[in-house]
Amino acid sequence: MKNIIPPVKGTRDFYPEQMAVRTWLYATVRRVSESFGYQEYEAPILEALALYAAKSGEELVKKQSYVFTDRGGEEITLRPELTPSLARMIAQKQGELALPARWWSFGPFWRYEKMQKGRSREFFQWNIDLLGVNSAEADAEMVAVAASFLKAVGLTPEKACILVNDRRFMEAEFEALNITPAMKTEVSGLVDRREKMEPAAWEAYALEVGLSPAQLEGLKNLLADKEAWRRSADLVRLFAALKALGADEYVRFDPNIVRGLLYYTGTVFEAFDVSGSVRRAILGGGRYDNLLKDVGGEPLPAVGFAMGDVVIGIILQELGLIPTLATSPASVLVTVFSAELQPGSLALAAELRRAGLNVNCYPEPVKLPRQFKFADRMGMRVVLVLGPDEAANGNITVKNLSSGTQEVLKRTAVLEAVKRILEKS
RNA sequence: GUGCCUGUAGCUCAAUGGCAGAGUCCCUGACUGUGGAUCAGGUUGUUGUGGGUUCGACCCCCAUCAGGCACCCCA
Repeated sequence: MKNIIPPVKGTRDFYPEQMAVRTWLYATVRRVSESFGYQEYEAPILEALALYAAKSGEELVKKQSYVFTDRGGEEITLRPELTPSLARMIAQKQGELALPARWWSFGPFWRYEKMQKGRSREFFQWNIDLLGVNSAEADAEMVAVAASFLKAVGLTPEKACILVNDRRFMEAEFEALNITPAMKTEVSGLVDRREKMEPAAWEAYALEVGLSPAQLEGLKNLLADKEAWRRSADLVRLFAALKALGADEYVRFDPNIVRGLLYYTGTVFEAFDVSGSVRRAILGGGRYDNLLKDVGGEPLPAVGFAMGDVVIGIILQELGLIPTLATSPASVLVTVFSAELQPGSLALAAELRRAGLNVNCYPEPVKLPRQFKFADRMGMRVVLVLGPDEAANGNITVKNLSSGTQEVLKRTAVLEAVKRILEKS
């Protein structure tokens, strides 16, 4: 065991059991995305480093990206996020795409991070975006998709919520406090950090950044004001649309949500697990109206969000919301009684497969208890036995593993009998 | 990059500085053509690694590696 080369730090081996969970998550994401009419797409996993240099944020590009130089001397990165690739794909075909575009994707991403709960270096992320519309209703649809997902995986409004804010609104409020545009980014960072710092330390930091005591007081009042959204026409429209979409029970205004990525220009939102064993966002996103122009396309407004598989996986696991998934894709095992009867078992298995069943035929004539135990461990539901007695009379023994009952049937009746057992689920 | 905690059987974990153990899993049998239950028996270790203290170290000390948690950032 000592000689085994371990997996690369931060990666996960997906054994069949875990792969089944990932596939289930992917299927759920697909169902929710498609229910709103979104189309699946995929981008390259390798991208030029330059694609991210402009807009993703210093931390993400300089410290968290896997970068290497390829044999042609190009600086290549394993993609740390998808949005810049999406922006490029849209920009390249802007003249010929049917807009607005509703696109979604689910695939691997890499970030060189310190390992801790909810964070790995290779993770799988759902991205979903609505491009070509700038309206509160478009933002509301995106939030409603997120709410629809939470509902689909069994996270009720008591267990999870989506916190919403608007950067344009916050900037207007900053302006009302005489916070200069030059200080905007710093103050946003300040807001982003508030939950994580001691109140006294946070206030000291605020004054250090350059806020006057009066501005700090105003900022604290703003961040505490859960009704402040009523002063924003956009947010009022957004919440009205969410109510019409039936997603409002998941959604709350929260002026503390600003998000780190530089390219967000308007609505921003994050979903959290309320019970909170993981103090990280389940998903996060917002409006980014300048990104297409910034990667060299025609200006095109857009809104979207991303969800990593790690945090949601932990939460669903802890809340027992991951369904029991079949271990074996085949629910039927054909046993092999002896070397002489093995061809008969192979033929029986093949016959059932031709009839559309998934069938596992034991690969060697070992003793029956072992084969039954294997069927049990694999979660199979029906075991077929073709032994000397059956062979002599043209019969097959059909055993129902869930009930423990079995019957000896004519071979021609086996298919129907197996189907009946499987249908009973 | 900073701080704290943890490394013992495949897995989960015990063991006042004094013979390294239990549960689980696995294997065998009770049951030679039947799994999941029960019972009996059995296998499983360089105690992360390297030094030191000691008559004696899983235990104490130092170093190192790995993992976890928090900070930073973020899905």
